[in-house]
Amino acid sequence: MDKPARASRVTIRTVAADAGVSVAAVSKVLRNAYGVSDSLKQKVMTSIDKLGYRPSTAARGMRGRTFTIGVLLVGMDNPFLPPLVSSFKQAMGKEGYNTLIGVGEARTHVESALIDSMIDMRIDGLLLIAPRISGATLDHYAGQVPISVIGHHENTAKTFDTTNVDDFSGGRAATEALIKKGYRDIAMLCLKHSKRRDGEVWYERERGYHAAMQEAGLENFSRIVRIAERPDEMQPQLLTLLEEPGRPEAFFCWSDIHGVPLINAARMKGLRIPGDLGLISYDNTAPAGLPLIGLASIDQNPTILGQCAADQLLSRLKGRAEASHAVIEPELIIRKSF
Amino acid sequence: MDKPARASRVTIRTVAADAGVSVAAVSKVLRNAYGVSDSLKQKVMTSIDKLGYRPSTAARGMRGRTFTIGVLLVGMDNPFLPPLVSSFKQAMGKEGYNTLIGVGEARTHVESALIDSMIDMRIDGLLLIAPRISGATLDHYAGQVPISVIGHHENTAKTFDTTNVDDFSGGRAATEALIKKGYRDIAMLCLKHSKRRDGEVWYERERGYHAAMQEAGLENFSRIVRIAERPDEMQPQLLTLLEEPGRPEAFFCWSDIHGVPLINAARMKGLRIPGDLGLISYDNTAPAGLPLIGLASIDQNPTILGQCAADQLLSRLKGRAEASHAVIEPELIIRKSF
DNA sequence: TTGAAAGCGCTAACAA
DNA sequence: TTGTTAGCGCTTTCAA
Repeated sequence: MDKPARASRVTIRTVAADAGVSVAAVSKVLRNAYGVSDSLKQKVMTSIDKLGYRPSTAARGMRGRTFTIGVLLVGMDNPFLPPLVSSFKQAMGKEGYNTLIGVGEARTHVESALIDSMIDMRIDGLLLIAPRISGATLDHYAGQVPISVIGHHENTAKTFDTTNVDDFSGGRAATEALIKKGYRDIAMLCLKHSKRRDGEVWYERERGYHAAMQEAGLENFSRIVRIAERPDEMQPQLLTLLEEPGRPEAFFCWSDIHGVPLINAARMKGLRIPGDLGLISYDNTAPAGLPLIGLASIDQNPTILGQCAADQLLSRLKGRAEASHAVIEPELIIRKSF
Repeated sequence: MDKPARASRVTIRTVAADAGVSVAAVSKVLRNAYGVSDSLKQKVMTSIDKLGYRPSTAARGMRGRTFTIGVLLVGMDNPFLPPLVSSFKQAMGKEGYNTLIGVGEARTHVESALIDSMIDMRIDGLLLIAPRISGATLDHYAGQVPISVIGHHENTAKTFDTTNVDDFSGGRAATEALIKKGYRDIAMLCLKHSKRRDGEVWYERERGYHAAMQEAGLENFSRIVRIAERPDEMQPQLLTLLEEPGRPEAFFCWSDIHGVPLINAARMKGLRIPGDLGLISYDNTAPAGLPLIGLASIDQNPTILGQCAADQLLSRLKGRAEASHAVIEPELIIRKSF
């Protein structure tokens, strides 16, 4: 008169009882473990279906895998992210992993708290996209869970994997394309940064820009203009920039985040693009591709990025120990903005 | 020689030992439970800080709260979502709740699987944004976890809460604004739907459109054009639409998802907007606000939506049992597209 | 006010 | 091949 009292939740025990086997047997079937007869498997499967049983991730997390992967985003605003996350999700889903997303608000301590919290719920792996936290901190987390990082060049890391676009090459290609068109006074538009440089994607792009300028003997024209990222701060800065007397003939923008508002502001001021101003940007997000915008941009191939990161995580989960660092070639999508 | 062997993980036991108290005492301090002396609390807090202890969410999930809330999105692509999720996150964060996001890929069974999986990890509450699953299914889930739904009008639901923009009013306001400008032959652009209608936001907007047309004696002009949502299918359909002989003088678009590509396509065809064509859309996302686009659009006030939903969930978690259905007024953002 | 102890639902030795 | 059982780290009665 005590056992059948709480018929409420279907647990592994309910299934075992229904199938007339032990809980261990059910657990084994669940995990596809070695050494289960087909008949046992059949019985258990039937009961599972009949009872609508689903293992508790929380309980699983206490002993084994949760079959859940966490993804940490800087923010949700960047239209570059959706296709990346989508391809990652799909690849992980094929192998039976769920994907849960946390948003770091571009603040270091929010990011860390989120990673902690994901580890606390015993996720099996972690994908970090453009994290703000440093390599040393990443090492710390990598000791607790397999990690793959996108958007932070750290190809000497030993404890975690990275997938990146060759941003040096991307920055150079964009700049070279502008030079080839005849522009000489080419500036780069980049974000205002607080401290770190090494490994940042924008820093690699800066290096690529400088390299191209130097190779063309244009180092005297080299300059980087730094613009805020918050829309309300960015707008007036862009306008000031366009009104300056010594305005450059062309801009290479580190991201569509700045590139799209810039081409907008410039056209609204009556500048012909190309003609009065040449523009190439980075990320090739949807707005850049809108016909009315028509902004040439470096494509990072987000689908491949997501796929690669998923492969890295999956092979880590299968036991790989040595680090893997994948690099993908970017591609300039030509549009009539330069 | 067995106890101190695994010094690896800091658990509640480690803390208890360090503070010289029982595990129960630590647990009580953790949960701010009733009946703990200040001195005990102090000791425990000191040890927690010293050891850098964090409770395991997985273990917590087996008995009590996980202090984690799940958010289910249809997809990540809609730029309408980021501000909404951000304000929700912030409101929940203030009360000590973590927010984890799942993406449903706009497919019913993916959505259900995701909800199941979130429930399996014992999240404390669930925010569903524009879910594809039906009210009956929602009732089922609402029995297991507090649920708040945004973007699905279901104001008679008893088991879960809803927060919505008054989409009928929004659809009517947009249509009325077009009528007031002198347009008479006004069509509505909506998405292709598979089956369900009731409760869908677009259906409410359709009703608002029809109401405004009828009130103005224009019901003979009323018609709804249905366009696919996938970019590659959408584009040719929009072009065909604009080339039709009997093309309407103006469109009310159910969403910027269609509105932004439409104003692009129209301008690229050489149509003056306004002049040859009037356009009002819905969601007021970033692209609509770009000067080069300049698309008038109904603002849903995503920040307030997120805040409201958070309040609902929080009060549910504090014990509220009867359903709450919040409605927010939309606002037409006027731009020179009509 | 504090602590001992019984689980929560699962996994993984180990035994049968 | 199958089952028994000892935990995983926490919460929560119930006693002290």
